[in-house]
Amino acid sequence: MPKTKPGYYAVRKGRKPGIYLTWKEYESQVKGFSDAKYQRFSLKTDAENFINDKKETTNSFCLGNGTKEAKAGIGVFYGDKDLRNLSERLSGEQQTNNRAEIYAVIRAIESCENKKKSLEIFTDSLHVINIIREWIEKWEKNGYMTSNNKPVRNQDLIRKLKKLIDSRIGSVKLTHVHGHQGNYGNEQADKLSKIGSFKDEIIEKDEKLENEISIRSDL
Amino acid sequence: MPKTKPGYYAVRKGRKPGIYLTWKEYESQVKGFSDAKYQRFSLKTDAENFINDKKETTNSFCLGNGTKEAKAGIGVFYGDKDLRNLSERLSGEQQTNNRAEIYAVIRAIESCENKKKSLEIFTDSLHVINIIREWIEKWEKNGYMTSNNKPVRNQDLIRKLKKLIDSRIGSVKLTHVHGHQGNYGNEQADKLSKIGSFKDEIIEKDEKLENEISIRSDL
RNA sequence: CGACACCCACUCCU
DNA sequence: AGGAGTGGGTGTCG
Repeated sequence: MPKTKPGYYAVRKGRKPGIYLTWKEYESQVKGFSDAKYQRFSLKTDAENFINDKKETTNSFCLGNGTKEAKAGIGVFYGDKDLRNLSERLSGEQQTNNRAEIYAVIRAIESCENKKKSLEIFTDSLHVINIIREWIEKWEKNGYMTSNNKPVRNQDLIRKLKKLIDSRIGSVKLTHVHGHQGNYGNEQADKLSKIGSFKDEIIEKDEKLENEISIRSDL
Repeated sequence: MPKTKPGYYAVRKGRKPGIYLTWKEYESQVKGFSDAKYQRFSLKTDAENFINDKKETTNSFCLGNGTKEAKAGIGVFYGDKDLRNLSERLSGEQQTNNRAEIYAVIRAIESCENKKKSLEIFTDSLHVINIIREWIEKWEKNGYMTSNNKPVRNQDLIRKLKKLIDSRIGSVKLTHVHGHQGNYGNEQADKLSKIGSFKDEIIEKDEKLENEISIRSDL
């Protein structure tokens, strides 16, 4: 509840600039951390701030570089003061920008439980858009091989994304927005993704269990 | 002579990053443009900067893609502050990477007028190296046919290159270097080739004349 | 099928 | 000033 500096809310100490939100931004956008280590202040959750079912737009971003110690996170932004906004850490060994971009879209879709609703998801990753709009069709036929005759990367996430889209009754439209062009949703989702990258890894229980004991397979 | 921005020299306006050299690089490597349209500033040519006859190493590169509007250029790099460095536009209709790679080696050899001198030319094109080291021998016998029984492409340049090598007294050694592995000469020649690709096409008078009126044939 | 190169696009970073 | 993550394509030969 208290602010560290007037107008600023530090998510975690000892970080570079750019990973801070103003208190107002934080209050309005972050859904609340479940991990105690990073939840330095709890989020005021006014019931009246919950906005249900308006036209849904989402956006995704990731932080993390091409190095060994990369930490990727994803952000999903519905709108200011919208409690559906997400901010999560990417799981798994491979922490890359593209994995995060794909995963962000997955979480965006999952975050809308009403399968009849049509979604429009904004992303700055033409990579993700091309996967869905063009490449995946060929890959489903040729066993996920690139034109270079190498296995497509991040197949696990791509297949999951495909299933997710197919499982919906409403349409899922992906729209490209340019990064760093002053797009508001894009910028906000970027902040959320940075917060997400600080959180500890989320272990995907289903996958783990499926690998260790092939018992569970509830979709 | 004047710099557009401190530390930078714009070869041509309205281009993406990557086709700019720092002023220092430009000053030390480019031999000077002959085409007025691109010669925005003249090069200071200190006589004392001329380095004559040290062990000669060269390198070639090209810019241009596999499309209709491709523009290929070649670069030959002897060393920093070496006025023998070249930066030229590829001539002719077919602007392809491989034509440029071959032509770059041709210009590299031509640029050394002392025929007794042994040359070592570095190129990242295994294609060119294979042509000279392996394939050309067979082609001279079978009339330049590929194993697919189709005419070898870029025969004009390949034959010219062969003649050039044979005409020399000193040896011509081709050595492969991997691109994008931090090889200095390779990177510098790459920059030169990009500059070259902006220049207007050089019409090869000899070839034109030989095609239109079969009169001239002075080698 | 293999090899080398050339490019195009978007993003992520340092 | 630099690199990595990812896909699509062509130029050329064996």
